[in-house]
Amino acid sequence: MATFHYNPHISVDCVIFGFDDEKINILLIKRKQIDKKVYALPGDLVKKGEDLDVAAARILSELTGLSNVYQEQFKTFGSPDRIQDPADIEWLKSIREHPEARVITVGYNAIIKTNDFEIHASSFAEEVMWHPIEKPQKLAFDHNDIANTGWAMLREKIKREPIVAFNLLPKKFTLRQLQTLYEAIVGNELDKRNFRKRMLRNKFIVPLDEKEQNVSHKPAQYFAFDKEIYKEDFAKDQWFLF
Amino acid sequence: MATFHYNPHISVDCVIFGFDDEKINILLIKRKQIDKKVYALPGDLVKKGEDLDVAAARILSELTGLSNVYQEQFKTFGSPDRIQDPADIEWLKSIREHPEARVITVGYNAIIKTNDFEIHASSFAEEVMWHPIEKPQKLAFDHNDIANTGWAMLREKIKREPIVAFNLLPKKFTLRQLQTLYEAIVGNELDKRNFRKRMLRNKFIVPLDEKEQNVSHKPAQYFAFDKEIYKEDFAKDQWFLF
DNA sequence: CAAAGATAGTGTAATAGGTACACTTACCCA
DNA sequence: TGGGTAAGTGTACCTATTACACTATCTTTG
Repeated sequence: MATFHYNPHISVDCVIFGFDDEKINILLIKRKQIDKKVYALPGDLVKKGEDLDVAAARILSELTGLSNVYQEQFKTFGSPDRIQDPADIEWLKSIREHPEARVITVGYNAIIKTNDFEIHASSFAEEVMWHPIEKPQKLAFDHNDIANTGWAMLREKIKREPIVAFNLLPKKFTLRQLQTLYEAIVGNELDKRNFRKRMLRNKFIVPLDEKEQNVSHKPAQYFAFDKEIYKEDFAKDQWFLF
Repeated sequence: MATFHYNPHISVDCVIFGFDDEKINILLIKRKQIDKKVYALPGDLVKKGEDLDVAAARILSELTGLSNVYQEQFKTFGSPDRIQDPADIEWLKSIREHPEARVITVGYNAIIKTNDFEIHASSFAEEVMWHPIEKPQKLAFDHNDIANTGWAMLREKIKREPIVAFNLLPKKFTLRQLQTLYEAIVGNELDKRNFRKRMLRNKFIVPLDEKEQNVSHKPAQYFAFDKEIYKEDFAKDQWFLF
């Protein structure tokens, strides 16, 4: 692989979370590395003259097939000893022109619905998978640190901007779905009545004239998220959710 | 200046705020550039193999004489067209070995008491000054964007971690001083009685057996900030302040 | 030494939000 | 038609937020 048009010092790592209507997963790749199973975040060098945001989109797409994912930068990792594991060093030698170069990496994160996207391993990714965040998994380099920081900062962001959460639900959703999502994000259970009370105070959650069908219990009402009302309400305000 | 041991692609910019017991200022340098007055944030290239945090401390010290300032990274700026102004390009040619290189810059911020530190211009800084944040000032490169982002993110941080604010006050302080500080941070006036009520709920603000002396009005009581109590209270909690 | 000037310090009533908690309703299925 | 299942609902208590005006204590000055 010709790498001369890459900047050997700057990389991007993508910390992508996926909600599967039940729990939160993180997108990992398994490297093409003989005799070893090494899991890592999708990440690679930035090209010379390439915008960081553009690089994040390109790299995610090249390794995992995901495109049109709105990623946001959350932190840059610049410790000079980020790379220490012999397996990581060996691997860099196999794919990089300057494997010894000191690399700082810019972390990007995003959260999507897993069902809305298909993932395909390509480039140096042998596999791509959604891995549940509650199951620990050792990752290459300092990727555990990057992933944990990315998750913490995404949670902070969702607190400030709940619209991020609504993008993870279907257009019509029940309050149970919304609550399940919030419980997955905060990591603990919430009281149903209080949750409904708080949510229904928000005028941008609008009830529809439609109920669940063919469920073997009292059918739930559907609601929709109204972006316009949300924008007005959130012009300046802040919302505390948990 | 020999620059071969610098990484030509990675720089750090320092967005340092100073509280002078009245208002918030930002630390700027004036470049040594003939016939032009160009103001900028203190910033420079990172050395090869140098940790980013270490670089931020070194660069701040080299240009402004400030040391022992705890800076935190807040965002990385990586647009490939960060440098467009002819005056900036001319200046880079005068000091850099690779003036044309594409540089991404990592923004660091901090807030200190101006009185606790002395500033001295050195290296390529001709002057260093504290500039009131409410007075607009055009800066080099994309430094206005960096400075504004740095201030917004510092305010967010102070909301979450008020300890940052207490570091800006003397060990003994009056509630008026504390309120003045908060008003400088939020940018508007606060109600005295409500402010006192909220603050005094916090057990880590402890009253001292001491009053102001020689003031031509009712003397104010002194308070102190108790770090230990603060740490216990803030182990997990969140505090909303404004 | 008394009055003026200056800032510190205080309380209440009304409203909104947070928390804890248990039963009834509506649908499907056997 | 009765059982299983999740949806949907209300209240009481407590804490926080807001708006708002007067008295207390010190110094200075005439």
